[in-house]
Amino acid sequence: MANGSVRGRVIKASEMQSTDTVGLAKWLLGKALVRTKGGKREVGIVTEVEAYHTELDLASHASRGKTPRTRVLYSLGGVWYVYLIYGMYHMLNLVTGPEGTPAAVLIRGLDTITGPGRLTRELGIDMGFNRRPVAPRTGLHLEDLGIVVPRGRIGATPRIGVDYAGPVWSRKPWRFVAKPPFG
DNA sequence: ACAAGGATACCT
DNA sequence: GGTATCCTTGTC
Repeated sequence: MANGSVRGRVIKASEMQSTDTVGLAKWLLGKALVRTKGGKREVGIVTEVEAYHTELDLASHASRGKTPRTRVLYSLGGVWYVYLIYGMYHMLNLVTGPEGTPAAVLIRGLDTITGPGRLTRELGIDMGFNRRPVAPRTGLHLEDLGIVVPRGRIGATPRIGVDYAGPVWSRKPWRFVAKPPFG
């Protein structure tokens, strides 16, 4: 985990509203996830992400349409989508794209915390963050530290745990991993 | 290899 | 009401 005193430019919601969800997922690599609570600041560099794009994507929760749970995916990019999986682990997603386009990027790993369930547990992220804006005042936001991950250092693989989505969608190479070092 | 945990979506 | 399933992890 990067030192908490490291600071960068606060990333605005307007930077997360492209319809190019896969592009946004790659763009997120190298950005800083910043958790603030009680005056304390924890910073991690995003190293592993997955893109979930539109209702057509059978691996996306939005493939079943708009439900109480998935409603947030349809909102304007720049809010968090958090859900509970296996009764124990919270998954952290960045809602992206314009209003009405259900898309999100799952944050699966940071430079020092690998695993989507571990990172939320260690940073204290739970359902309370669901639908909250990505902004410093909410306690969880993104910053640009100026780290550029070159294309050659981004690995692409199928997404994890989505075999149920059928051959086409489960095999889309929409998981992206940044290879170290990260800045 | 598998149990843990609870919400969710989809049945009857 | 019931129940199969789940974008995972730690321990078996």
